[in-house]
Amino acid sequence: MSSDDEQSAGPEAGVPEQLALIRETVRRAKVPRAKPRTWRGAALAKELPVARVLVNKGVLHLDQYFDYAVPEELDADAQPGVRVRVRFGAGGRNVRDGRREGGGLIDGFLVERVAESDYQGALAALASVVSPEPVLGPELLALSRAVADRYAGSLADVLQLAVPPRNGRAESKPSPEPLPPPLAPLPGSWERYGQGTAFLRALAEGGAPRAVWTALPGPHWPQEIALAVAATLSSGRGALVVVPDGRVAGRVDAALTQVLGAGRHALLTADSGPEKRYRQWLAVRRGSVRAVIGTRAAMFAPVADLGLVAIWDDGDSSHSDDNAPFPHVREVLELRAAHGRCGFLLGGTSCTVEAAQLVESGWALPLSADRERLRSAAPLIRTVGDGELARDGAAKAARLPSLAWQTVRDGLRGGPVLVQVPRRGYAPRLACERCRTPARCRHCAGPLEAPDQQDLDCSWCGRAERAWHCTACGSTRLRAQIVGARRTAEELGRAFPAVPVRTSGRDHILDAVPGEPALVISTPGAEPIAEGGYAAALLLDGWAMLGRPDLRAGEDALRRWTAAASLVRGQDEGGTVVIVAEPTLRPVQALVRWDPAGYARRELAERAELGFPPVSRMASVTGPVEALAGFLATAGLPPEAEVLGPVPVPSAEPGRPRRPWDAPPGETWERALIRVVPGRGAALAAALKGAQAARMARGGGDPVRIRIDPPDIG
DNA sequence: AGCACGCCGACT
DNA sequence: GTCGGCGTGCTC
Repeated sequence: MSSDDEQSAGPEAGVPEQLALIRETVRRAKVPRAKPRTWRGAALAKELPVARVLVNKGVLHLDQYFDYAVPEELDADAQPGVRVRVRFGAGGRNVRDGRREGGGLIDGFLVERVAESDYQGALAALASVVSPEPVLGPELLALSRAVADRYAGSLADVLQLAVPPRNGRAESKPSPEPLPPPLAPLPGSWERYGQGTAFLRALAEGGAPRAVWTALPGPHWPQEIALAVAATLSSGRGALVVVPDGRVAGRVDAALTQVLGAGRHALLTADSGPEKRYRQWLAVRRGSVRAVIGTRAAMFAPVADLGLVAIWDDGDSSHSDDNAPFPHVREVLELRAAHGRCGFLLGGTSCTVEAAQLVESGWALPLSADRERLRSAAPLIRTVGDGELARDGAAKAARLPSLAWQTVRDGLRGGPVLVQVPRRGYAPRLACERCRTPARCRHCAGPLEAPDQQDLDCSWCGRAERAWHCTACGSTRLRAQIVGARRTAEELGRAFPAVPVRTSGRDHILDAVPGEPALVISTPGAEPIAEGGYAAALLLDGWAMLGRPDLRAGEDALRRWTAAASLVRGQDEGGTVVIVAEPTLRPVQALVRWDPAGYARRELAERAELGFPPVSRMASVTGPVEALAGFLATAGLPPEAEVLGPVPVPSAEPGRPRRPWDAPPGETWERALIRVVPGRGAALAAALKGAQAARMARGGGDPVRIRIDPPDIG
């Protein structure tokens, strides 16, 4: 067949080192590189006949490009950024008879067209161009690369998250004509914040302000986000807003439509379906639309000339992607803001430790209202210790302390009353009913659980406990499990028979309720908006929210409480919130003072003292015992890296949903935590990535799982 | 990851 | 002599 095949300078099996040496020498000597030859000697593109392709083969050894020859007939379509199909695989090396095409067809992205290839062998030709749509532009590629580096993951993995799957029908439709930039908006309710007007003006003037925004309670924040977007658009730049879920996205979408009119922004959420979603994404990529509101995956939206990235409620766990390499929206948007002149807005009714750190380090400025403004916008918060029981018969039936009971009764005279109840199964630990000491296994001190609400089992060692008694006070009674929203609804409904009861929870989430008196029972995060605001709210079972064995338990509880309390009228209008939780606890006090930023600052100081994230950067490495040991021994970690453990990790617990970092059932895995000081995170990620790559290339043993910023250390 | 190439021992 | 074990290394 082709003489090219016989003259192939391809790798000779058996002398790889020599070959590598030769290649090195050749390169250094600047010997003119071989012009591309294909296996069949097909006609090639006249200009830039080499395509650098990122092969989409998941966890391949290394992130590297492979060169392919561009056949003449694909020349026009094979532009940088398009999806291509190529032959890839060892079979392709069987060149002797020239008959084997070898390798299977796999997908890839054409990254770049160049004149010559570094590769010494004969190039295979691109098999086809999937579509001429250039979906992977240079900016998105650079961002994906940065994210892969930040999370010690592969570029291919990140691209899977960043570029939506192709849909032919969506691609064939033209995107609408872009509208001209709008005029700069008036500051509106941003005037309520000290630096609010200045922030908006900076965006409108093409600046790149960075702010951590503690939003006032009440219904104005979607509009405030929309105004920030409008200000950015008015400067001729694009804007991107990421929120935790579709419901919130819908609210901001509505506000954007109100502020910008139709056609200037795209809504990018999972629940719009693949075709519509891809159409929206294409409209953004093609520059038809310059503003994006969306959920997690929208963090990669290819908005051109970004002037603002914004995240709402960064403490919500859905901002953390659950696919490798598990990037977090806040971190990705930070990376985006760091490139070019791009503003950054992180907002919420509460404050995460990470957000506090952005302020503490001076990277972002705080954007908040003064105490006076806050006092009138926020409801009055009252606490009642959860041991305090009602005297009133009806209150007792509903298991409510009397203050809570009165608040509900009074509130119902003036409007709807919200009752926040943790989800059933949310309480991770059983505790003594009298003294709240956690119930632990007498053999291994693991937490006890009551899977069928009858018998007690240890969730670590599985042993049954038949005769539990509290080791602290001797009581034999355990705290009842969290009562689900449904049962709470039934009981409250009986206690207030004249009032309608609505529930909102996981399977059935209400978006809004009217302003008439009603009891609205909701799990955290599912609270409907009330027209005119709730007259009162009751936050139940605070002990359960705080009892989780998690570094974030306090921060998370406070976040859920402020979110619910923000839906209640300000105390000017008589809005009241009663929280049933120990008033001496710090998160409870932070709620009473409405000072989430102060709480986060204090947490941050404590984390700094203890060397916990985010003040240090942590990575977890998980895998079978020998694999993990081997990995750690050869990883070449930065000298100051501190390895904690390894300790055994429980395999996936039956019944609980399996998380990506759980060991497969029946296998014994271990986990090591690796900690470095701030500023060495990139070096740590690079070392881990390098070690993993070396491991894969050697094909040695089981792979280990690497996770930067593991969410479950506790 | 696949998959071929290659260098060793037991079979028609 | 040849078939096939899996150990090594490459895939443009």
